Amino acid sequence: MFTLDYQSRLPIYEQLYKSIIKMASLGVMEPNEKLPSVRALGQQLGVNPNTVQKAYQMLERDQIIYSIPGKGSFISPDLSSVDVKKSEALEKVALAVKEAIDHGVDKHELMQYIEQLLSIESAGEET
Amino acid sequence: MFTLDYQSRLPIYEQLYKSIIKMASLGVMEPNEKLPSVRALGQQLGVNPNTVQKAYQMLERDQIIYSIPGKGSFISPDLSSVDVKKSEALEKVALAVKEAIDHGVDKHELMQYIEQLLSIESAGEET
DNA sequence: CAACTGTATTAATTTAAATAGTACAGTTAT
DNA sequence: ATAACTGTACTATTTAAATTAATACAGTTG
Repeated sequence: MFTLDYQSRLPIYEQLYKSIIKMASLGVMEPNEKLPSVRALGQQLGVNPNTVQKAYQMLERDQIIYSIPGKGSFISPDLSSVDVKKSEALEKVALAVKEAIDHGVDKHELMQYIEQLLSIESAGEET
Repeated sequence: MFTLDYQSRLPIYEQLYKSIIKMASLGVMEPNEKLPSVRALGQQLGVNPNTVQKAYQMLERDQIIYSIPGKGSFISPDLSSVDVKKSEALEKVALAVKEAIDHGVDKHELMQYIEQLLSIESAGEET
């Protein structure tokens, strides 16, 4: 069900994260379907359960899955947010923001800049 | 002339990089003015000359200074690139934000995402 | 050639990221 | 109630990357 590349420089939890996003977006896994437990998947893949948990927490942060302590983790009922492109877009934003900070842009200055960007967008224009 | 915070989590060469950019942009140092040699500044600051060199190389990459082997390092005659770097970084942020919106990311969701990235707090903080 | 200058390469150190070990708390069924 | 599940939190260990340093090289100047 899940395959990993242990030689990859990409962290295990990143591989899992992407893999599950793809499965969810392709419909291989359906809404509310139960995912393997962190322990079961960890054992199956030969990694620590916490490594699986890290992926699961990222997925929950992105509302791709939801987890209930004691019950399990499940594919989110609303997968509109489960879009690979969307995730990648957010990733790009994160990178660009980091780069801006590295180049000495003030945090609050940057926030105001982005707020302005977004309000201009909402003013209503399309590509 | 140069002051460092050795307790800071910010690397020495980053502090130097920013410090010299500020001096150049504020006009404290003028175009074509000679900078201290990597050895002289290294000794003055109590760090390895290569740490100074790293800052100098970043500054040269950004066309803020220019270095001539055997002669020295000098403030660039055209300092317009000082702000250009920052602008380019912001430009990247703008592009990434636009792309995210185009992919259906909610504006408020995006703002919160970025706020979290920047881990902005109510009160200002210093490193 | 002596005393400068920047540069390149490598090694040592320090710091952060990634993963693992262990213990805790909620759920479910018996 | 308890046994066997579940996710979670916290800490430690391991691994990788970033930072700094040591050393050697090559060009410039007087």
